[in-house]
Amino acid sequence: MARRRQSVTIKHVAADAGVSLQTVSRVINNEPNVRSAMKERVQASIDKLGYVPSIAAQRMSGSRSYIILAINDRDLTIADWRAREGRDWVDQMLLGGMLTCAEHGYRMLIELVDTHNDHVERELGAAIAALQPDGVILTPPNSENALITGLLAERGIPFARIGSMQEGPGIAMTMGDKHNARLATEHLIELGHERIGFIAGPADFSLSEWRIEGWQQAMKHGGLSHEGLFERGDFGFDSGAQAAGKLLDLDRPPTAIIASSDQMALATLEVARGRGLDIPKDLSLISFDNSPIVRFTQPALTAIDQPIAATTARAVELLIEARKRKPAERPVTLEGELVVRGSTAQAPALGAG
Amino acid sequence: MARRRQSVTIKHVAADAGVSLQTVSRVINNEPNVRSAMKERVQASIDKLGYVPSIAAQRMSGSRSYIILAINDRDLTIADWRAREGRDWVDQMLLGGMLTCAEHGYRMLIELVDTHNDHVERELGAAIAALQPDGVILTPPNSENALITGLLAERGIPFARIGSMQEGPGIAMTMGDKHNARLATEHLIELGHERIGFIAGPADFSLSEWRIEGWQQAMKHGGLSHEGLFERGDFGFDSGAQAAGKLLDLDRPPTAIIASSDQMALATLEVARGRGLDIPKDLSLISFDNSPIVRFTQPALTAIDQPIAATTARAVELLIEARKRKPAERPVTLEGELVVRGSTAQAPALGAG
DNA sequence: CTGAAAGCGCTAACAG
DNA sequence: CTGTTAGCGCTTTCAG
Repeated sequence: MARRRQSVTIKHVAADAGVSLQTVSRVINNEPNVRSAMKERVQASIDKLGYVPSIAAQRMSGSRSYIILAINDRDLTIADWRAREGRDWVDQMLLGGMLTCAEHGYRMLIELVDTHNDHVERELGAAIAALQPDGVILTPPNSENALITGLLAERGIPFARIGSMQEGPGIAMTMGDKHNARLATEHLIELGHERIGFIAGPADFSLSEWRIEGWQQAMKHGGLSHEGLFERGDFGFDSGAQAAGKLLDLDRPPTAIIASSDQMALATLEVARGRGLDIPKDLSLISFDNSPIVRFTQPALTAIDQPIAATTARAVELLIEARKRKPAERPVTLEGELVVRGSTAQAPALGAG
Repeated sequence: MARRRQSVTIKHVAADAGVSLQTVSRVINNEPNVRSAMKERVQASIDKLGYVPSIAAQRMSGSRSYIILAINDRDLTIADWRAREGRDWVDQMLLGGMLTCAEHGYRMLIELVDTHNDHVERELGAAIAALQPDGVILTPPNSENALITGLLAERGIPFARIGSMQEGPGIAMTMGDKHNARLATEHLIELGHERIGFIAGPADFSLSEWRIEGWQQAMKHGGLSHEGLFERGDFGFDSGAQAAGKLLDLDRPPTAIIASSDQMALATLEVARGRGLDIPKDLSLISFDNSPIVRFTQPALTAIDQPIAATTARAVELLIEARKRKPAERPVTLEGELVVRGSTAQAPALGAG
C-alpha cells in the first residue's frame, strides 16, 4: 500500500494564492486579522484545489482535534445491542451529537469503556491520549464516577456530565427528571388516581432520587400520601416484576404505577396481567423510557420521553464553546415530555371491585 | 484553555528506558528487528509511564490513522433515528465494527453522507482528507455508487462494499441474499404452500435482484411456478401496502408472502388484516429484516436475520489486513438465518375456503 | 540489531 | 495586516 500523504496541503494553497502558509491558516481558522480581499483570494484557491485541512496535522500543532468523545458503559451498551429489543438511546445520542458536531466541523466518536472495572483510568486515559478529544460526554452512571471526572479534570479536557447536578468540574446536565416525574404523577392525579405507586431505579443513579422527589412532591401537592407506595428496582425486568408484585400485593394496592424504565414497566404490565388486571381499566401504567418497544405493547404505554438527542446536542455545543468562554456553573436542564398512549385511563370507580 | 500537549510522549519513554526514539517506535509497532531483552525493557517503561502513542502524530508521519470510516446515507439514517421505530442496523454495525476495531487498536467512525446529492464527491473527499481513514465501509446503496467507489480507488483507500458483488476495486461482500430468499421460500414450501408471493425491493439495490433469484430458484426447484406472484416496492410501508394489495387481489392469491423489508412486511400484515385474513392461518408472512419491531407484532413475524454485525466485523478485519495482503478478488459472503416465529404456518387446506 | 537525521501538515509566537 | 521561524510526536529513510 502506497504511503498516503495529503494530496493537497496548505502549502499548495499558499503557493497557488501566492501568500504565506500562515495567511492560509488564518483564513481556514476564520481569524480576524485578514483583509477581506486577501481572504477571498485564499478562499478561491482553497475551493479551486479542494483543500481540506488534515485533522491530524491540526491536532499536532497544538490546536483542536475536532473530536468529541462520548463515553458509554461497555457492558450495558453491548447488552442492549445484542438484545435487539429496540432500545435506541445510543441512536438518539448519535442523532443529537453527530449532527451538532457536523455543524461545527467536529466528529463524534463513541468509546465503550469498562466502567465497572477498576482500571477505568487506564482505559479512559489511553483513549484520551490516543485521540486527544476536545470534549467528552459522560452518561450515567459514569457522570458521577470520581475516577473518570477526576481524570478528565486533571487533564484539562472539557466534559459534560449528563444526569448529574453535583458541583465540581465539568458541565452538569439533566433531563429534568424531577419535573418529568411530577408530570407523570400529575397526569395520573388528573385522571382521578389517588394511590399512585412508584418503582424507582437504583440509588447509585442520582436521577433515580430526583424522580422520587418529583413523584412525592406531586403527590403532596395533590393532597395525597405516597406512604408505602414505593419500591426500588435496578432498571431491569426481573427487578421490576418483583417490585410490581409487592405493590400489587398491598392491602390497598395502587391504581396506577410509574416505572422508572421501560423494562420495569414491561414487567409491571406482565405481572398485572398475570393477576387478571386489565391495563388501563384496573391499573394505569407509565413508563419512564419512551423507547420504541413501549409503542408496540398492548396497549401502547404512556411514557416520559427523555430528550436524549437534544441534550446530547446541547452538550456538544457547550463543549465546543467551553474552549472560548468558561462554562456556566449552574446545571443545564432540558426537560422531558409526557407522551400519552393507551396505558393510562380514568381511575377505577372508588367503591367498585 | 491551556494548550493540551501529550503528557507522556515517546521521548519520555526513550529517556526512561535509555534507548533511542526509534527503538521505542519499533517496539510500539511490533517490528521484527528488536532484541527481546531490549523489547522488554522498553515495554516496561511504556507500562510504567502509561504511555499511549498519539494517533495524530502517528498519522502525521505517514503511517496509519487507526480509523475506519463507515459511510451511511444521511437521509435514510436520520429518518430511521427520528422515527424511533426500533430499526437497529446502525447499532448492529457499531456492535460488529466497533468491537472488532477495538481488538486491533482501531476506532470506527460513522460518517453521514448526503449520497443523493451530486456533490457526494466533495463531501466524501472532505471527510477523507480530514480524517485520512485507513479503510472505509460502504453500505447499500452506496456500495455501487461509482462516484464513491471511484474516489476511494483513486485515493488508494481500502474499502469494503457491503451488498455488492460487482467486480472492480474494493472488497465485495454480501449477506447471502439469494441463499436467504431461498431459505425463506423453502420453509414455506415445506409448510405446504404452493403459491408464494414475493415483494421485492427497488431495482437499484443489487440485493433486491439476488433475493428475487433465490425465491425463483426455490420455487422452480420445488416444482412450483412463480408467475404472477411478484411485486416490487421501495422498502417503505406504503409501497408494501400497495404491493400486498395487488397480490391479494389476484384471482388465485398467494397463501404466503415474503416481503423484502420489515416495513413492507408490516404493511402486508395490515392489508391482510384489513381483508379479514388471519395470519398465519390464512396467510403466512416472512419479513426480510429481523429488526426488533417484527418481534412485537401480533403474531411475531418469522424473519430472515441478516448478519449485519458479523459482516461489519469481517469488513473491518479485511480492511485492516488489506494494508498487508492484497485482498481476495472473490466476493465475501456471510449468510443469514431464518428465525421462525408465529407468522408462518401450514398452508390452508387445498379445497377449503 | 540500533541510532541519528529529516520531515509529515499545521499552528503559535514573534517579527515586520 | 502579513510573513518567518520553530516545533508538535511520531515514523521514515539512511548510517552505523
